[in-house]
Parts: sequence; structure tokens; C-alpha cells
Amino acid sequence: MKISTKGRYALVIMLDLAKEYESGNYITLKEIAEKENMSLKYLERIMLILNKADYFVSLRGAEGGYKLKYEPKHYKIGDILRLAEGNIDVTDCVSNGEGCPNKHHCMTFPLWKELNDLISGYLDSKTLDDYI
Amino acid sequence: MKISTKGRYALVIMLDLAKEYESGNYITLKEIAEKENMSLKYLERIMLILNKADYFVSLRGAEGGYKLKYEPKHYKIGDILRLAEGNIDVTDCVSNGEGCPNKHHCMTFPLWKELNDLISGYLDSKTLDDYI
DNA sequence: TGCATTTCCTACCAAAGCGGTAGTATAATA
DNA sequence: TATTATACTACCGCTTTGGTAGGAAATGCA
Repeated sequence: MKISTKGRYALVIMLDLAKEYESGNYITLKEIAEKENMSLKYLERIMLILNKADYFVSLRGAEGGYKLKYEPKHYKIGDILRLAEGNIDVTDCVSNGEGCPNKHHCMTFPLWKELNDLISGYLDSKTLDDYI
Repeated sequence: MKISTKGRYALVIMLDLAKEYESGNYITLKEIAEKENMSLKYLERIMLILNKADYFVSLRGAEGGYKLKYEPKHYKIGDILRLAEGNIDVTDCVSNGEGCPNKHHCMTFPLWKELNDLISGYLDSKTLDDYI
């Protein structure tokens, strides 16, 4: 039931960028890594995942870095975690498409389904703006 | 964020025993393993964990097996999962005693705390009786 | 009494996931 | 052209997951 560092670091990155959204400044991963005491190389890898989505404006080279493309309230916490973690469902059986063939007479399925909806509902109700 | 097989199987075992609670019969792991299509040896190992708590009456040998010691509504889903999984907290920082030293000025701590309380609250509000 | 059954307990193991590191290519600026 | 920063790939040690194997101890029945 643990959220991995990938998801937790992703959220920290997003919040650090969100804090600078108003200023319009580019922020480098080096700054974030030093401030948050995280490995720069690892942050780069996480950024690679997040960058598949339409989240940032990035600029290479000196004076470069990242900034958020949209305002903080546009980013749902649930979406960020799904992107970073791959999937935040509590079991495979509640994931779309997957699910065991026994789903319909399984005694535990309703529990996992309700729990999963509760978690997703909560995480999708919050945005970066709620934690700046 | 996945619940492992340990937790899922534990719940299936508990529900199978709960169904037979009224009858007072002993149920063998072999019966459960065959019915649920699970490895008997693996169920034995999970049972060893659950048996550390005061959950069952067990009887060795022919005609033996397990039955629940108390009525199904006595067993909270949250407790069963905590026992089987070891810990169901979404991060280490929200676990009692642990927690990073930075907890008090961490931007993400409130999120993990709220999410964790939501999950624990839900799982502790349900008992075996709700899923028989 | 002896055999089958079933719980109780320990040790081992392959595969996958986690949390990184290393190195290089590419782009932008001073 | 030197420096800075993102973009991308490959590798790697460690831990966890999801089991298996083997046997000891207890119980009921023929």
C-alpha cells in the first residue's frame, strides 16, 4: 500500500514548480535537488516520465530549466501520481480492462472497488493549488 | 499502492471461515485452497501470520482445521490487512514513531496524512460481516 | 497400534520492483 | 567554444513478493 519515491518526488517537483508559477521563472532540477536533498540524476528520470504529459515548458542550456505550462489548479494530484507510479489502483481486478474473470462472484471485489473509488475520488478532488 | 496477495488471500481465508461461523464446523486450508484455487503451502504461511493474533480455534490432525474464535462482526478489515501486510500506511512519514524529521515543514505531509486517515477510517469501519 | 490427515514451523529460491548511478547526446547561452 | 541544462539509454545492487520443499507434532479412525 506504499506510495513509492517516484510518486512522492514527482509531487515535490510539481509543488516546487507551482510555487514559482506566478514569477514565470525557469527552475532547474539542480535547484530542486539541492533544496529537497534528492539525487539530481533520479529527478531527471522522474522528470522524463512526467514530461510525456503536457505538463511543462522546458528550456535546455544555460538559464534554462522547467516551468509549469498551466496554472497550479489545473494539475490534479491523482493524475500526477498515476503518471509517476504508472497506476494507483489497489488491486489489478479494479483496473479497467484487466480484472480477474471471477470478478462477478468474488466476495472481496466490492471492497477493493469501493476502496479504490474512495482513494481516486479524494486524490482527484485535490490540485497542486491546495498544497502550495 | 497495491495490496499484495498476502493481504488479499488473508481476507479470502477470513471470509470463508466467517461463512462457516454459524455452523461451528472446522474448515481445513485444503478445502479453502481447492475452492479458491490457491496454493495450500502459501495459505499455510499466511495462516501462520494471522494465527499470531487471537483469531482462530485450530485443531490438528484428521477432522481438524480452523474456525473463527469470535463472530464475524468482531473482525475489522483494517486489522486483518494490517496483520497480513505488516502495515498499510501510504508512506513511512505517517506511521507512528517513524516519520521524517522534516515532517513539520513538508508540503506533502498533510496530503499523505489525510489520505492515510481516509483509508484507515474506511477499512476500520468495515468488518467481515459486511462481506459475507 | 498404525496410518492418514492436518496444523505448525523453518529454510530456501526465482523473478520482479525499487531506488538509484553512469555516461552520452543535444540544445542554448554567454 | 566553454558551460550549463535538458533528453535519453543502459546498467546494477538490494529488497520484497510469491511462492516451494521438507519435516515435526498432534489428532482421529480403522
